[in-house]
Amino acid sequence: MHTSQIGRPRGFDAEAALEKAMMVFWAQGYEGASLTDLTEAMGISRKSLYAAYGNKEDLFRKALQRYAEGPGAYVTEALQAPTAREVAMAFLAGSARANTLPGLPAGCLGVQGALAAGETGRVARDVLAEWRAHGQELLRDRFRQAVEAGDLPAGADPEKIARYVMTIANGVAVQAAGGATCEDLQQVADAALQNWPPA
Amino acid sequence: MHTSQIGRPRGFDAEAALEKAMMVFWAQGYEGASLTDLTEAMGISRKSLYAAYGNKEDLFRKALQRYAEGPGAYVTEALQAPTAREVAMAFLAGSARANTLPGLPAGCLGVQGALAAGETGRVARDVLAEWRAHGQELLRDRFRQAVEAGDLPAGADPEKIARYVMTIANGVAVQAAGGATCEDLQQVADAALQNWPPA
DNA sequence: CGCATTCAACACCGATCGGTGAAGAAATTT
DNA sequence: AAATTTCTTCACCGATCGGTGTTGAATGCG
Repeated sequence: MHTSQIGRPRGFDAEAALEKAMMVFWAQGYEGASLTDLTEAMGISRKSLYAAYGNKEDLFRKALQRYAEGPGAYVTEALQAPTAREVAMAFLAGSARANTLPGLPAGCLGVQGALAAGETGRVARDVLAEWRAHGQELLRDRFRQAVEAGDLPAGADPEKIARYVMTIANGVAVQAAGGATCEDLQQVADAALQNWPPA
Repeated sequence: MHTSQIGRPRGFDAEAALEKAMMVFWAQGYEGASLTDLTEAMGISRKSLYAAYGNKEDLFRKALQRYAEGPGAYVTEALQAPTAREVAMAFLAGSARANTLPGLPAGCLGVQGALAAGETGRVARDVLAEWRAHGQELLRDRFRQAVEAGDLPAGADPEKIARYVMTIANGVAVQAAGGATCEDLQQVADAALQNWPPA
């Protein structure tokens, strides 16, 4: 990668095109998104796509990264809340909101992008599973820290609490894909955190 | 359809073959399961498949029905528990178990079969969404009945409670697809039902 | 200018997709 | 046994899959 550009610069906004690709993967899943679907949505040719992003798997990885920094940014934001309970509340509220954003696909790219897949989608499926596991580890580490700070009872199990909260978020994603509203899902989030920490 | 058979009878067990097809759809999703994958697992030819089950969509519908009567039978069983709380407990315990059955694909066919899909998988996706919605309606009706029987408080919202319980089950399915164990998920179920009914 | 690089567009690649047509064997009827 | 029907096997269909090679114009650099 050179700092000084040589040759004709690309004639499209790489970030904007990636955003379009993200939405196609989000709505149709990795295997359900064909190169034709992608290039038409991104407004570029196949050649430009491969030159700018690599192959389909690479594009999917970059789209997921973009998702994490965009609609999925509520995760890192929630982790910075002052107390463990506020972390959980912000995480689930953000989940309810991000999974039902108007004008964007319903649900979560990290869940419906490739939960089950054939041979061609196996890499994408594993990438997403690892991504979800990573998010759960971030929650667990945050709850560990809360135990040490006395914010959670000494006997609390951070891994178990993280799994509990993440399971709700996963369920919220499936519900959103089925048409549940943000209010519906916020009610679920409230109910799930009614007793805290979960036994 | 005639009662008396005419001509050569089929040379394979249609129920056993359907079970195999169910497992392929379960593990690979609708779009990820090719006809070659299906026929190889079922041990029959393409021609036999089309003669016996129709097309791929029809086969998927029959596989889902088979799933509901087999690994998914815990749903109807749970609905028969004597109290609303026992219904919810049996439903989530069954979910934890059915999503982690040894020797079978992890997760739930109704969730990972086609959460997001391209054009070719749109029908399958809608079939599954309707299937999940139907299960949620069964829960809602059971909880309505519990309110009338005084088993749930008069102010309880059956629809909200059903959505809460189903959201946990959906999350359990995603967690199972990511490798969570039955014990992990049973802990989540216990925590989710710690306060009942959910506020 | 001239070199280098990327642009857009399009045909094309082998492979695979879901789905069928043809042909002969096999089993049940009368 | 003859007739009928469905079986199985295999090749094949057009379409689409992800990915590439080519071409000629456009735009940056030195």
